[in-house]
Amino acid sequence: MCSLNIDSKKKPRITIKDVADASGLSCATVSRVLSGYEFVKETTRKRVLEAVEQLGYVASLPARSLAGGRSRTIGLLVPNLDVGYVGTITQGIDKALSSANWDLVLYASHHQLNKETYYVNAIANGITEGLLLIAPQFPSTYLDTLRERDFPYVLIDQADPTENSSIVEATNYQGAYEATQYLCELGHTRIAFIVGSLNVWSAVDRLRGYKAALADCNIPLRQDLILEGDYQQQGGYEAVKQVLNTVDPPPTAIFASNDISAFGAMDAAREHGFRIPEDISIIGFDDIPQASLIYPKLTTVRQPLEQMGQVAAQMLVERIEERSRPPQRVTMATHLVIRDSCAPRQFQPGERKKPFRETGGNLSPTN
Amino acid sequence: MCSLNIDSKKKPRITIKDVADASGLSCATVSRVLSGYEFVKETTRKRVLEAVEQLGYVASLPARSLAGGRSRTIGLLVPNLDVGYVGTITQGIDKALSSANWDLVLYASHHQLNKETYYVNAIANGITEGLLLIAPQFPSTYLDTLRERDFPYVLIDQADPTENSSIVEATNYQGAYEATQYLCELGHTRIAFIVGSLNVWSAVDRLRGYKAALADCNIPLRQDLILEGDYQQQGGYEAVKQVLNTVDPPPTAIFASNDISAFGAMDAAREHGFRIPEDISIIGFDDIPQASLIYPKLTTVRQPLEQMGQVAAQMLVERIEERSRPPQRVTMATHLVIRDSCAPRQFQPGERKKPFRETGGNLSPTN
DNA sequence: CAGTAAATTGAAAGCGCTTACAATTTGATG
DNA sequence: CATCAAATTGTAAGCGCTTTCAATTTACTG
Repeated sequence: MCSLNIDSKKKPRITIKDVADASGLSCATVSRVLSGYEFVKETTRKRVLEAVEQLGYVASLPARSLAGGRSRTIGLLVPNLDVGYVGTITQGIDKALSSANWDLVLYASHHQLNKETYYVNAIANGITEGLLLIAPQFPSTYLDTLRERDFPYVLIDQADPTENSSIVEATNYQGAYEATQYLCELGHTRIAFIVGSLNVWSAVDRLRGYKAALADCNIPLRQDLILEGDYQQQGGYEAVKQVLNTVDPPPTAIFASNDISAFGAMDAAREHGFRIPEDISIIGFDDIPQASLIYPKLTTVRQPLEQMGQVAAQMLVERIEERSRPPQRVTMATHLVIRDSCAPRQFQPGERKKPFRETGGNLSPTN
Repeated sequence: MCSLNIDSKKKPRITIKDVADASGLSCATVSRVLSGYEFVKETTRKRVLEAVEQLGYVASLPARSLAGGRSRTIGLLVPNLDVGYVGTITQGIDKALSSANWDLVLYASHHQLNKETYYVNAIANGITEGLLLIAPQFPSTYLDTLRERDFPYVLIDQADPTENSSIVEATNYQGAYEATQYLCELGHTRIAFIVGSLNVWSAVDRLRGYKAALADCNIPLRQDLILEGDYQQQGGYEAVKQVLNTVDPPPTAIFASNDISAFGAMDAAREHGFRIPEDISIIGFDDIPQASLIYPKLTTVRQPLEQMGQVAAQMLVERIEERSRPPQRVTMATHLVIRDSCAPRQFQPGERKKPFRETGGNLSPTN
C-alpha cells in the first residue's frame, strides 16, 4: 500500500460524469446524446461529442447494461473454430451486425455439452442482448430457459421440435438427394455416405436424402456403406480408411456430410492408392471456400453459408428490437456445384485398385 | 402497455436479494458465500447454496463486474476463425482457463485494423478481466492505452518493441533456419519461401531464418523465390501458382511460413502437375493437427501451439491476480518434424516437367 | 403581454452486486 | 462470570450508467 507500485500508475477511469462536467451538462443529457435520443439540441449534442473526443471517454458496458441501456452486443455460440463452415457463417453474421452497428462476441463449446450449456447461461447473464447458435448439439437443455427469460435467440442449422424457435437452415434433404442422385447418374452403385453428428438436425436430413435418392435410383441401401462420422476431417479420414480396408469391392464414390469430412475422405483415398476422381469420386456438402481451392476442386452441395449468417443476424436483431415477433423459420436453397472430384464409374474389370501405387496420385498422361 | 403481450410472460429475474430472503441471510453474506470468502460458517454456506439451487439463481455479470467483483472472464482476440493454428492455441487456453475456473470469450478481427482496435476497446470496457491476443497485426495502436488502464494482457506470437508486454512466442528464427537447412541438406538449391503477414513478428523472424540458412548453406538468395503471402491458404496457393508459371526452372522446394500456406502451395503444385514430394518438396510451419492428416503427411516445424496457449493463459491469470508482476517473455522451442512431404532433389536431366528449358542459368555443372 | 404546448434538460432513483467498516456472535481464558 | 480476540454477519455506500418524471426553456398564438 505504500509507493512500491511506482510503475502501476493507473489512469483513473473517465466516466460520464467527467464528460458532463467538461460539457457543462448533466449526466442524463450526455447519456441521451450518446444513445441518439431525438430531443436533444444540436448545439448540445456537439458539446457532448467534443468532450467525449477530448477526454477519450469510452462507456462502461457493464454499467450501461445494468442500467437498462443497450450493449448492442450479440453472442455467438459455435461448436468449434473452423475457418470454413463456422468462419463463413460468422463472416455473414459479422457483416450484417457491423452494418447495423452491433458487436459480435464468440463462445466456443468445443462440442462439449457442459460447455454449451454453461456458455448459454453466461451469455444470457452477461452484457449481450441476444444469442445466435451455430449447429448447437444439445439445445433441448436450455431453450426453454431462454424462452422463459424472454432472451432472444436464433438457431442456425439446427431444428427445435417444439417449433418455438427462430431458425435459419438450408434444404439439407434436397441437397443430399441431388448429390447422391448425381453419383447414381454417373453410374456409381457403391456409394458410401459419411454421416454427420446425428444430434444436429442437418446430419439427419442429409442421411435421409442420401437414402431417398438411392431408393429412387433403385440402388439397394447397404448398411456397410453408411460410415460413422462427426463432421470433422479426422472422422472422415478414419471412416474412409476403414471402409477401403474392409469392404471388397470398395465403394467407387463417397458422399460426405460436409466438405471437411470430404477432405478427410480424400486423404484416406489417396493414402490407399486411389486417384480422385478416376478411381473414386467424392462429393462434399457446404461449399466452404477451401472446396474450390484444393486439387482437384471439390464437387459439393452449396449451402449459402454467408447469407445464412446474415439472415440469422438480421432475424435476431429484429427480434431484439421487436419482442412480439413470432418465431420464424427460413429455409435457404442448396445447390449442387459440379467441379472436378467426380467422374463416371469405371467399368473395366481390372479396376486399378491395388497395383497402381501412385504416391502423388494425380498425374495422368492427359495433363 | 395493456395485456396484449400474452405470450411474453417474462419470468422476473432472480436476484441476490431473493437468495438472501430465501436463506434468511443478508445479501452481503450470500455474496461472500458465492465468492468463496473464507470466513463463512459451513452451515451458512449450505443454506445459501441450497437457496441458489432451488431458485436457479444465476448472477448478473454486469452487476458483479460493476460492483468490483470478479467476472472471471478472459477476452481472446483472434485474427480469424481457424481450426488449426488459432483453434489449437485456443484449446490450450481453454484448458488452462477451465481448470482455473475462468471463462473465455472470443472476438474475431478478420484481419481488419478498425475491428482489432475497436474490439480491444470493447473488451477493456466490458466484463472481461484481461486480454489475450493471438498474432495481433496492429498492436501499436492500443498497447499504450491498455497499459495506462492497467488492463492485463498477453501477446501470443507477436513482439512489442517497447519491451513492456508479456509475450509468449516460439523460436521462429531457429525453426525457419532448420527447415531451410533441411531442404539444403536434401540438395535443394531453388527453395522458394512463402512469407507470412509481415506485420506479425513471427513472419519477420521466419523470413530471417530462411535467409540465414541459405547464406550458411552458400546458396545465393533469390528475390524471385521469396513469395508474398499472408498466412492464408489462398495466398499460398496463388503465390505458388504464380512462381510455377513464371520462374523457370521452377523451385524444387517450398518452405511456407505456416501450414495453411503450405496446403495452398500443395494444391497449386498439384494443379501444375507436380507430385509431392517427388517433383517438389514442401515444408510448413506450426504442425497444426491437419498437417499429419493430409496426404502426403506434411513435414513442418512444430510450434507447441497448445502449450503456448496454456502458458499465455496462465501468465495472464497470474498477472490479473498479482498486478505487480513485471512483463514476462516466454520463448518456446520449435522442432522440425520430418514426415513425407520432402524428398531429395531429383538430378535427372528429364526433370518431369518441361523439356528442361535452362534459361535462367542457375544450374552450374558443379551442382 | 399572457397562455399554452412542445422541446429540452436536470434531479434522483435504481439496476444487481460487492465490499469496507461496524455490529454481533462465538469461543477461549483466567 | 467477565474479558478479550477472532469469527461471522449486517448495513450502507457506491460502482457507472439509464430513464422517469419534474422543472425549465423555447416558440407560437391571440
